Amino acid sequence: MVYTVGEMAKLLGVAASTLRYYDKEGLLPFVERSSGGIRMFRESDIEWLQVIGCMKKAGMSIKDIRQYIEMALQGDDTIDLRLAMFQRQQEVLKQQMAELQHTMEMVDYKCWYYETAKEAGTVDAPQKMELAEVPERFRKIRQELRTAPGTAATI
Amino acid sequence: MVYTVGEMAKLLGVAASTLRYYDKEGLLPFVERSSGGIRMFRESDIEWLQVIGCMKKAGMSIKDIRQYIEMALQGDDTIDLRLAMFQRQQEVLKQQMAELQHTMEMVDYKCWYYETAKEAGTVDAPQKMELAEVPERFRKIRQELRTAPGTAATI
DNA sequence: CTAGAACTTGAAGTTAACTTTAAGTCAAGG
DNA sequence: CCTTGACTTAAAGTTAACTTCAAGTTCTAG
Repeated sequence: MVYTVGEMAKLLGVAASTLRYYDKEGLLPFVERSSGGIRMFRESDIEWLQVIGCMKKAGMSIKDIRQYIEMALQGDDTIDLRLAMFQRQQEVLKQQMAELQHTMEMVDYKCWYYETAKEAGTVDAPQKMELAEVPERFRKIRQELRTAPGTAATI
Repeated sequence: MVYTVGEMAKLLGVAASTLRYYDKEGLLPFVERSSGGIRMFRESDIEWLQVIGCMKKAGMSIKDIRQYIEMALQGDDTIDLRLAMFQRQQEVLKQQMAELQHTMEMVDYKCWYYETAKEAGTVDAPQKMELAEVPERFRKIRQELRTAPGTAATI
């Protein structure tokens, strides 16, 4: 089974223009063409496309992804480089995860803040509340919000 | 203690031009000016700026953040709206977290893939390995990678 | 009082990742 | 054979979030 660019785009849930753009940027050197020049995606190309999608989600640029594709096409000599690339990406994702956790804590705090404000009818309720009255799990983030990053919360 | 735009930028670890840009976009209506027109950030503005930073990390646009700031300045009448905004953001972050987890699994699989390839000296080792030989925790993601999204892994 | 560093503004430039447009080509059904 | 919808390319347009530039102003130290 082969697919045209429009069919593959539909299958993956992206725009056909996106796949053409990726091709132009050298991300799809493995896609073959018909005698008339039409792209013919093979079933096995889906894995490539999924990996590209994954790398994009991980925050990699088109340029970086192209490097990976080029390495992969070079064959087994580049296994070490590719391993290093994904290991590095693993670290990046860990970092992203930690940041996302932190952002979540901040938003959780803000939800508590406005729930408390809603009950009292004024933001003064949470805003002027003593730290000791604030639920324990929000104290750290509250202190942090009120000072510059890297500043000691208590002086 | 008050800060100029350059001082505050340094404190927060961003470019001064970024703070000026945010001001121009209506994100900093609370910042006062000296008689000569120079921005004077107060200690308490840090909390605003931290919240803006948090909302940006959560993936909100400048426009959306401005809406929040405008609501906050309107006072207690908008508490419900602001609560709803952060609750919605909570959902968005949960979604982001799930996606990030999934991306991580994919990268973990690729690390295993290239570690296995490295040991064997060829990507054929992991690529052609029977599913039963693949470590259990990678089987699902491997199947998924090899098929279009939303497609049943087994037919 | 003055030099110069840091501030001000509006406008233009940058970047990444697409998307759209225009002009033309391919391929499948009737 | 011909129509028609999907394909092709190159080039231009879009968007968000900044950044840089140019010309002028303010503040602070000597």
